[in-house]
Amino acid sequence: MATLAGVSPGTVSKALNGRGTLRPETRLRVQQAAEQLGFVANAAARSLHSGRTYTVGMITTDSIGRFSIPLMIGAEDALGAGQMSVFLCDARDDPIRERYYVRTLLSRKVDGIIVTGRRTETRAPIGPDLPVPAVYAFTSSSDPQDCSVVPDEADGARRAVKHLLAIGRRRIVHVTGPEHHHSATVRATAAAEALAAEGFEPASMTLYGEWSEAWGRQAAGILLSTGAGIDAVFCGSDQIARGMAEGLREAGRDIPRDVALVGFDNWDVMVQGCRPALTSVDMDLEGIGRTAAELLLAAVNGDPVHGLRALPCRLVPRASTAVPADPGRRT
Amino acid sequence: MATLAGVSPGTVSKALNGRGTLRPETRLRVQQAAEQLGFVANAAARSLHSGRTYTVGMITTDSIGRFSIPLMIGAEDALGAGQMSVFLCDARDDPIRERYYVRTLLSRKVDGIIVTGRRTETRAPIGPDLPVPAVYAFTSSSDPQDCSVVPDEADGARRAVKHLLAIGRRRIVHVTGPEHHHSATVRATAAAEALAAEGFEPASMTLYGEWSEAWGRQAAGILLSTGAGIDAVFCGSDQIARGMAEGLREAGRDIPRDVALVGFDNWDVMVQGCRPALTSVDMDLEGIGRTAAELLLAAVNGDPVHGLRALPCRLVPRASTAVPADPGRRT
DNA sequence: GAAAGTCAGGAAAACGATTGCCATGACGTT
DNA sequence: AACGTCATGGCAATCGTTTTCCTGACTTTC
Repeated sequence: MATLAGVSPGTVSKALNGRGTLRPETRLRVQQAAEQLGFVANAAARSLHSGRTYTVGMITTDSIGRFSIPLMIGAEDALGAGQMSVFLCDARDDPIRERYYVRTLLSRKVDGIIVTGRRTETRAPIGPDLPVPAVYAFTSSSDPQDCSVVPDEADGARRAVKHLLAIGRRRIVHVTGPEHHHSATVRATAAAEALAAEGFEPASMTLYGEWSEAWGRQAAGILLSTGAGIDAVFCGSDQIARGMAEGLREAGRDIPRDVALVGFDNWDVMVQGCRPALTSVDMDLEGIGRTAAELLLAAVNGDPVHGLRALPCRLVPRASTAVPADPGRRT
Repeated sequence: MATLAGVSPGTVSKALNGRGTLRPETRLRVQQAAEQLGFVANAAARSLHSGRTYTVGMITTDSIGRFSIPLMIGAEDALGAGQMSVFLCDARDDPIRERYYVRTLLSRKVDGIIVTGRRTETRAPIGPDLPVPAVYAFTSSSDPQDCSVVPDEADGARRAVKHLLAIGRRRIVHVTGPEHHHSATVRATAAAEALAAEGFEPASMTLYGEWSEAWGRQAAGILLSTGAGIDAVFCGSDQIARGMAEGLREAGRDIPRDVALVGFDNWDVMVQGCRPALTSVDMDLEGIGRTAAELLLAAVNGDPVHGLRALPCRLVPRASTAVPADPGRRT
């Protein structure tokens, strides 16, 4: 490279990076030679000198899934714009594998690490005394000094309930996943509190089950048989909501006229496949990924942020809540 | 590091890498010091000397989606076992962005590049005269000299048809996505040929539409209204099949007794959410990703493989084809 | 016409690990 | 006792780039 342009390596560096004082002519000659050879500076050599690699590691604790992907897209978005590359590591919920990946990432001298997962639950930090900053996205670290970015699931549940109240529904039930699941209890509690705050009681106890369509259908049967006179169901996931929609429809209930329905996750195939199209709570996973990446960059640049940051959810209204029961209280 | 163990840097290297002739005692001392300091060799410095980075780039031409992820998991699996790390790049179908990513990957001196996408269609090579090997997974390169690993979609379609014939169905229809979509036509053609090969005619023309549940429901209506006396439907995707199942069920048809149903993709949420559970064709995306990674490693190690490699599909039977119409010809 | 000042670009050290070669010292052998 | 041999581990070059310092040539000015 240096020989083709007839200059020294040092001059090549200056020419391509816009440093030093060079004749415009020389600079151009070097640039053209680089172009011709398809020359790109060796990142390893560069980082050896600068101490920065412009690289971050991304560890998913769980097999890359529906939640992790939008997070990654968001993060890659925020980082890619800043010329950084992402090392993808799938730790598969295996602590050994995770430690191994952390080691690898550290040996590659990543500038920082983003930790994501499938659950919003708190998890143990990826390691004590890391030489680089780490940010937890979607999951949060059990160390309050760590930086975590999570969805405000309680906020999402409140939005769902308020939306149902706003369209005039009063007899609202919450059907969700297993009681031992963090998200299920957080959402259920927030939903109950939101109802209570407006002076209403839940139409029945929260129904805990699984995160599946089958449970949604089953729960529909339970609700119909108890004759509770439900006029709205807030489901803990879009899959449950979809099963619920099927169960209610097959029992002759009209959605949203007889029963309004709100899901959670705003998962495209579910909300679109549902009949009618499903109103749902969106956790803005891309936004969480983006925010996490931005906070990581800030930490890398010397402005670390500590503690938990909960991002608000967004309610996406669709046909399943489109007709107000009480014409006097339109949305 | 060297000072803690009281030896020279060269000796540290020898001790940790098992090279040179050292006293076992010295080796141990160095290893313990490394352990104590959490010392891991700087990968950049190492690769500078060795010329290898033990890193591969992975470019998805399309936003990371349902197809790309299993591919990545498979690839990461095959590579991770060999101590390699993966750079994830999402080119979002933007050629400019893609070229930029290729440049970045080359500057990072990746040992090789895997190119994946959402469609099985042929695409232009990521670049001429790459200094490192590239393997195309799921998509294929238009240059026949390039190495591509794709699912054998025709094989999948044949398996679906043969399965339906094996359970005694004779009046089979194919309902699939848009006619301009490569996968749709390949699968449709193969299905028709498989039928013809066994001496049967399709019960009606292939119905082209969209890759959606709504189209599946609509197609069910079309089939029922034409009164074609269908006894099986092979759908080009699980989403179409699920819509079809709903449409048929609501018209009073029993699946699989009246009409057997086969989908394509074996997408868990769809095949499980479908009632009854959907028999589907699995393209073994993880296997494709794994194979691609293995071929890439082979190329990196000097054994390049050229040309297209099509991996067979797998039929996963479930309830939607569980009851043979003709007791005499059980599966 | 000579001293001072400018400017372009080369020389070399540094980054951190690897590795071939060499120096040192402890033995054994004659 | 002198020499040879082997084990051990240090030295220094190397990888490719950046960056600091410095030199040499040219211009300017009195």
